[in-house]
Amino acid sequence: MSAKVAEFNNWQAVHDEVLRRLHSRQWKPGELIPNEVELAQEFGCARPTVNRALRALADAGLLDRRRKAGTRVAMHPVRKATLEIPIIRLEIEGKGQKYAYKLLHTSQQSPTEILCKQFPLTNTQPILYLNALHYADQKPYMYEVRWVNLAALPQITDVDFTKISANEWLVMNAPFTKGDISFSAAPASVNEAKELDIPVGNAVFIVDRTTWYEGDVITSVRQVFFPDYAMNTVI
Amino acid sequence: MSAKVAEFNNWQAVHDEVLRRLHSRQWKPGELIPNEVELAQEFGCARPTVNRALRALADAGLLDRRRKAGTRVAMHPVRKATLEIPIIRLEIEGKGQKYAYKLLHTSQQSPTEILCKQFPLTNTQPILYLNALHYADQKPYMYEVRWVNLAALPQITDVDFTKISANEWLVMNAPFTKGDISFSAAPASVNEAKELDIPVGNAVFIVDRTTWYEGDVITSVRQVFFPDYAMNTVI
DNA sequence: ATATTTATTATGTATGTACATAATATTTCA
DNA sequence: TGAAATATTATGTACATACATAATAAATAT
Repeated sequence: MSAKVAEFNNWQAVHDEVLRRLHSRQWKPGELIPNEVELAQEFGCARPTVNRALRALADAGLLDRRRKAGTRVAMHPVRKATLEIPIIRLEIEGKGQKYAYKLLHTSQQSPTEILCKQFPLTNTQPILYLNALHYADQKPYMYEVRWVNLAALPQITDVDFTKISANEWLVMNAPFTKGDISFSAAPASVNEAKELDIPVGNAVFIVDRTTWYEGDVITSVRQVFFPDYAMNTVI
Repeated sequence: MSAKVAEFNNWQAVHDEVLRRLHSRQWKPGELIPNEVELAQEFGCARPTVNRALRALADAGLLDRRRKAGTRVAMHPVRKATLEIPIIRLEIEGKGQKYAYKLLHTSQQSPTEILCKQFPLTNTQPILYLNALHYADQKPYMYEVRWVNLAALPQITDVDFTKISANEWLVMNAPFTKGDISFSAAPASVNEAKELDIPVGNAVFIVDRTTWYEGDVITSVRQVFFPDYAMNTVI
């Protein structure tokens, strides 16, 4: 068995060698690379082994693959970052800080005309509104304004949200199939400033997130963070 | 062939059924699920087919798997979002706006003591500083302050950054193995406000990003966006 | 009773063969 | 010449069998 055959006799080794060729520009963006049969012969392994390596690179956004059309180097490689919907209590405690939570407001009301236009809601079905504050070491950390679609989660009316945040309950109990997220900056409104105990107009980091289960909207939340917050991730 | 056997005779069908059981809480967070042999018997397919389905769910963050230990439902499912380092020109043109770019400043200097402490740089090797403005429809869109490690990318000194942005050149020419990203909000500083033509102290969205190739730092950039910017993604 | 060694278990992966199928190329027909 | 039909190609996936190996359980030795 030659050194070369031994060298690439597993999908990770094939994966790494292809990646090296991508990074060194041996294969350039947009370029068609050798097909699986050719690569299997070159690497001395089976075609499904090459398939497994190339699929992983395609999943990572570095290759584009289509049946018959072949495998091309991606023009603009995209990368996936891990983004989780954090349980805010664990995020705060993970920073070594003491967590506290206050439910500010809750009510059931018909959704507004605007919401009915934006989401698959009907104004005959009430939705649950919840506003809350999360504290870290007795300082405001994040203020959230949320509504929940009761048609999608009728059992949520049984939950005591003075004891657990909607954020935590939903992460633990409400699976979702899709989440739309938007990150932005804004000056704190009069109300946001009051709740976070900061001057009106201070720059705040905002996360708007809507989660869906199949075609049903589950919940939509606007989270306004205290001014020193930064969200970190890795790609 | 029974309906059941036909029903789950491919990895996607197995994947979807397992996902249904996770979402319906038939299998609860932390719980051990049946092993691959058992599931293969139940679904009437081969063990590698079940393996493929469960691996995909583990990659998605919904299951935790270890040899011998088995497969458990993840306690806190994380989800991956696609985050790309955008070519700003394409992002602006994608919004139907006209792109323009101005290189404000470039120089080669030794890195500061602070940078040498934070990154694997030496103060005998100069780094390339580049500040630039990106415009959309003749309005400032994003102001960026960047440095590039010349030890990692010596060929960059040949590039004319009055004609192409560092952002675009680096995405096209500098592969990376890791990127650290931070999103935050801040009041625009005097300099940032001047370059973006906004009042000092206005809330701006900030992206800080450092990319690495193996152990070498490649570039670090702070991007300050015009106040109406929002970054959207899907999980 | 505890530490060490050995056995077992469950996941990880490779293979060759085979079939499926999306996409492209070529051929045929009008 | 262009449309439709057919052929071809390259990726997608299933399988049975086999082997690899990390992790846990059980057995053995002290």
